[in-house]
Amino acid sequence: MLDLRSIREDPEPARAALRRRGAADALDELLQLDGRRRELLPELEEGRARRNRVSEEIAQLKREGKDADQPIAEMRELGGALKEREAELARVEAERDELASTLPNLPDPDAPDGDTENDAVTLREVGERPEFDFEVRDHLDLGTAHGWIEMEKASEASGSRFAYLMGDLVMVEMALIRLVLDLLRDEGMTPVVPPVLVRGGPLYGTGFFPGEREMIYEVPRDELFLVGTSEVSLAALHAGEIMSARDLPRRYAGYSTCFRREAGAAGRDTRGIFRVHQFDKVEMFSFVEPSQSGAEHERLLQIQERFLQMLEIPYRVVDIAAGDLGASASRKFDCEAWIPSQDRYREVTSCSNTTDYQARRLDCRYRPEPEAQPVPVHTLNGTALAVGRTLIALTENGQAADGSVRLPGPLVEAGLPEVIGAE
RNA sequence: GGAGGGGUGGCAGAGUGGUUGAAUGCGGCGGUCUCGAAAACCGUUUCGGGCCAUUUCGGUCCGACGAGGGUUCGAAUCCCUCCCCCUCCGCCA
Repeated sequence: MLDLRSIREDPEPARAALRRRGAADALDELLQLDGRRRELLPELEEGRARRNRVSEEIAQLKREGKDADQPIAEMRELGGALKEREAELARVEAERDELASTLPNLPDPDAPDGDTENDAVTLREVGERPEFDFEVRDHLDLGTAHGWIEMEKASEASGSRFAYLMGDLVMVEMALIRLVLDLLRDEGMTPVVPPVLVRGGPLYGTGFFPGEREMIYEVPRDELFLVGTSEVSLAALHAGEIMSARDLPRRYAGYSTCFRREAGAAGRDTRGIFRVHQFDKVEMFSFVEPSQSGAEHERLLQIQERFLQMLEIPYRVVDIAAGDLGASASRKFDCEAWIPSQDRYREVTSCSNTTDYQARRLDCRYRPEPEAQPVPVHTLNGTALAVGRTLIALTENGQAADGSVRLPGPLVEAGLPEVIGAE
């Protein structure tokens, strides 16, 4: 949700920003509806004020035991007229809110121009890509050979894009989660296992509804939805609250399974566990004061990079183009891991500054000073560990000619063998 | 799943159709008193929206007593639907 009041006063900056995302037309329509509402509202309020006055007169007359038939008759008429006006106002407001809910956040001026993935700007490449003097095998090859990944039975049981993760890879997953939660707790984040079934409210609040409803699994009988990321339930943790300045920043690390329908991705990444309907993830989420969100964004990105470096995964950082941002992000950085079998970098983490966009929709505010008016906070989210894709990066980058996989030091220190999948 | 009770301001807790946006208490903030503090006393203390004013303080009106509808001249108060919480029973990782 955008700040309609400031846009009303000076629409040009917002219009220019939305133009970069191709959403400027909707803004003008929105301003028109807003204008219509502001015409209707004073008339209605005047009527209500009169109703309140006459109502009091009637009460007075009744108390004095006098006859009140005349003002009551007047009120009967007024009541009908008010009801019509109220209905009209409600229609306009519903239309306005519906349209407003579809507008994306304003992109940060520093976000690169462009509309697609290909317009992202590479900020840096980090780590050494491995050299292999043998035929590289992909994660599914390796995983099937060692009994780590079982997809055929999974598709019989659940359909395409599901997998059984088994054996050593499960132990690696557990160690990764423990490792990353330790790291995040040291960074002042509260570990959370959140609900994965939520109502529509949090999905609306985080900007997944109405725009990305196709991506979400529904449980219609109970009017619940399976979250695609714990960002949704973490954001809801402070929905509807007014916090004080000393409550901020609030930082969380949510560990949960994530569910995505992957509608519209038919035919893409169909091999292995790169793009599946269900995966586990640790997600960072911060509530901060508006002036701090830029710094917090850097901070989350830095944590992501540190973890990838710990795991010795070669990666690059890209700055996502304005037209390719999700609805709620004003700026987004992705970390892409080197995937040897594909001979390219692929997304393993993502980190967004959603500024006040989600906070408005969630009604999450704070008081800058003890007695000050509440204002929306800023929220940010970032992947700390996407288990599936990290396992892909680890197995493929760590592979040897015999199909065994060398694990990075921190996992070994966490109790895993140096090499898995050896004869 | 069955039976019952309840949702009012930061908290506690009055209020069952007409100056009740809301008594009272606690907490918070400001002040008086004090060398200082405590106590006492005085004052103040919800959120949203519109209009007016604007350098600043502000003024005024409307809405909100879980949410949405209804009855009524008038609803925190009556009716309906939904949501949430609590107690007991059943089931259960």
